[in-house]
Amino acid sequence: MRIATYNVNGVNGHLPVLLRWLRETAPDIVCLQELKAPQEKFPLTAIQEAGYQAVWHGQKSWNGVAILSKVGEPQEIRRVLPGEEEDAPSRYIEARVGGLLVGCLYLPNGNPAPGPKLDYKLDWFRRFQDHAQTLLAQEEPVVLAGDYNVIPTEMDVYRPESWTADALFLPEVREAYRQLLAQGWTDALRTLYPNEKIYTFYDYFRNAFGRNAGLRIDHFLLSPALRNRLKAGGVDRQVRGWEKTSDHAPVWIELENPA
DNA sequence: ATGACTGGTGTGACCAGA
Repeated sequence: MRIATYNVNGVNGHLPVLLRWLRETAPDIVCLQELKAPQEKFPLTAIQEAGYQAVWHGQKSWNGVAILSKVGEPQEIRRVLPGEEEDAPSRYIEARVGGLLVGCLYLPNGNPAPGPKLDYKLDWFRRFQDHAQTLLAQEEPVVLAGDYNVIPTEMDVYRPESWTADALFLPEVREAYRQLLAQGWTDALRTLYPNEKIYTFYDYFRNAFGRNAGLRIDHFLLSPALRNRLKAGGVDRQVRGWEKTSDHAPVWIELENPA
């Protein structure tokens, strides 16, 4: 089973790219972030025509997350983290699908830092850590996929010294990510490729993609039950080179079917 | 230290992203 995560940066603005990518790579389950569309403007018909069922949590202008599936209807479990109001920014959605519990997240960016946006990021991160701990205790196969807005290590950024004061790379943010992994989660891409530069984001400025000046900020975290089912993974880097594309590239993993 | 791009909103001298 192939699962992918993709920050589309506008599900309607970048719909042709999304549909082409779905057609060419045919993931079974897809987590989308930054829909940038209200609930009623989600392009459900086009998604269905591409062969997917979907649950989504939209919002006007910003944020927005969705889970798509071609292996059965996703059963929505929640659309905000515990402790958040139902009208909180749409940054999390969770569903049972394909024999997995899938959490799709869009963690706050946090810039400019320091300031209220960094505080909000760290608060959100704490709530997410608490929820992740709860999910682990349920001992079912869980995938937490999405845009974490965290550069975990120096290996994950083209020029670390340029990012030391940035909310994606601050020590307390990286520490929060380390704490999350220490609960027992596996960073799937880094586990498959311990020593390689892997980038999932290239900003639109200064020909970042052409210079391979990227960041690794989109991650797949796997619960212990899934660690031994991880077969392969990668970044669909070519998609970042298409016309009218997102600033993120899709990331995917391949899981062995359960015994 | 700043700005370069981009989408969405709305037609801003906008905001926000990473």
